[in-house]
Amino acid sequence: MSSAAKDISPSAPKTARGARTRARILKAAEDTFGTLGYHRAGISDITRAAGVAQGTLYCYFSGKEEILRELVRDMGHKVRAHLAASVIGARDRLQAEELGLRAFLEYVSANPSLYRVLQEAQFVDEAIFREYYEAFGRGYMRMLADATRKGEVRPGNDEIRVWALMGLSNFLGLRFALWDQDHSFDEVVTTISDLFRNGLALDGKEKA
Amino acid sequence: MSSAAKDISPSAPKTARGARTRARILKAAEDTFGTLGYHRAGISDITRAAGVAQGTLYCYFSGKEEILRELVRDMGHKVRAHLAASVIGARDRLQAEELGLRAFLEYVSANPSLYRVLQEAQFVDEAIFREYYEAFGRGYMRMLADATRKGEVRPGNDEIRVWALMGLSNFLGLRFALWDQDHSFDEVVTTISDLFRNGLALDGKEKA
DNA sequence: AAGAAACCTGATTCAGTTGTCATATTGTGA
DNA sequence: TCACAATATGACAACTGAATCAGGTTTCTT
Repeated sequence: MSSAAKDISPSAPKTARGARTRARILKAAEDTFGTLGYHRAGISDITRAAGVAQGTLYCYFSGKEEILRELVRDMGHKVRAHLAASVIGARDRLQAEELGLRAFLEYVSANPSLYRVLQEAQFVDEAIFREYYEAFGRGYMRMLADATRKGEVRPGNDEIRVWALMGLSNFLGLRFALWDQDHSFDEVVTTISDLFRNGLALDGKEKA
Repeated sequence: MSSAAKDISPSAPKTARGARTRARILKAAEDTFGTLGYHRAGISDITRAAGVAQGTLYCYFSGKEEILRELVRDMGHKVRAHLAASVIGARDRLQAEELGLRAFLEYVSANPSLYRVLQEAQFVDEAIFREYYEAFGRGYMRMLADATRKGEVRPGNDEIRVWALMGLSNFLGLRFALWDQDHSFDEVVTTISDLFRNGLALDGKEKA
């Protein structure tokens, strides 16, 4: 049920009309998955939302799973782009973390469906979920290493740190952007920034 | 499809035999969900693993979802107990964080199925998933507040911090206990401890 | 050992789903 | 305008898996 390179997209659209239809289906799937969840969402829910017939979906996708994969890839590109743009003016790594966290929260808030889809992908196709975070992590590690070299960040095990940071953002996004916005993003960013700058302990910077 | 108090367990077992069977089913469900995932796991897979007939499952549970809920509650109790026991000898909050993180990683490593089930519950019954983390978070916040009062921890927004800390543990558990144990728990704990004690910045403890 | 209560069985039902395919429509280049 | 390739349709065959229930088995009590 999950051999490696099994289902290449039945065929890429060859005209602008086809491309438009494919995109409509993808958007409808995003909304439907976001509302109903992947499993509760049926093919017919997606095609109805897209305003096409059932069969049309199979012109562009081999099935539900391939749509999910496509959406996860999409989320990857979009988040990366959004975060990359957001940290452009940062004077150092710590400020980049602040800008990045805020941008992430904003992205989640603006794209709740896509975020839910990503999380749910963990249980539908774990490989693509891991791929997302491993790719994200690689980029993040490079930035931390650079910042350490520049003396902006304490040396440390960056792989572990990166997973900690991704997890932290993940939960903050879930709680404060997706579930309830009972705290401003400012508040969240300030609190986390303080953690990064000073730690949790009242008396740090001595006994390790 | 999800009215509030819909399905009370059809009936609690009234003899030791019944209790045993119920427990067998629960354990089989944990294993089956852990291996196949909630959706791919069928009732027949669970009952086969438990060595009982299909119908037997319905003597003790109203269906698949109730089993999941039961398992999440289970995970809640077990994790709490394990963590509470692990931090008993801690001299301060920071050491408690170290002990707690290690205990959490050990728990995940020893109970991968239960951990997966908890994560997947997010998409099956979001309420029980939130409940788990909100309950966990409440206890955690109390401890942080105490530690702040004692002067062990910098004052700050503890709700936000707690969600950050839970997210951090969550991802570290996923990556370093569930997926690959390519780093020792010591290494993970040390790295995170350094973050808590000193932050990420090379020069903290001044400009906020 | 009889009777009752609890426990267990598993073939069957049934609501729902996916993916197919023969056919229809659209639009474009010659 | 005609041909034909791409695109779209939607009824339906084939399948899935949850839940049922009429009846059998075990255990306990007296």
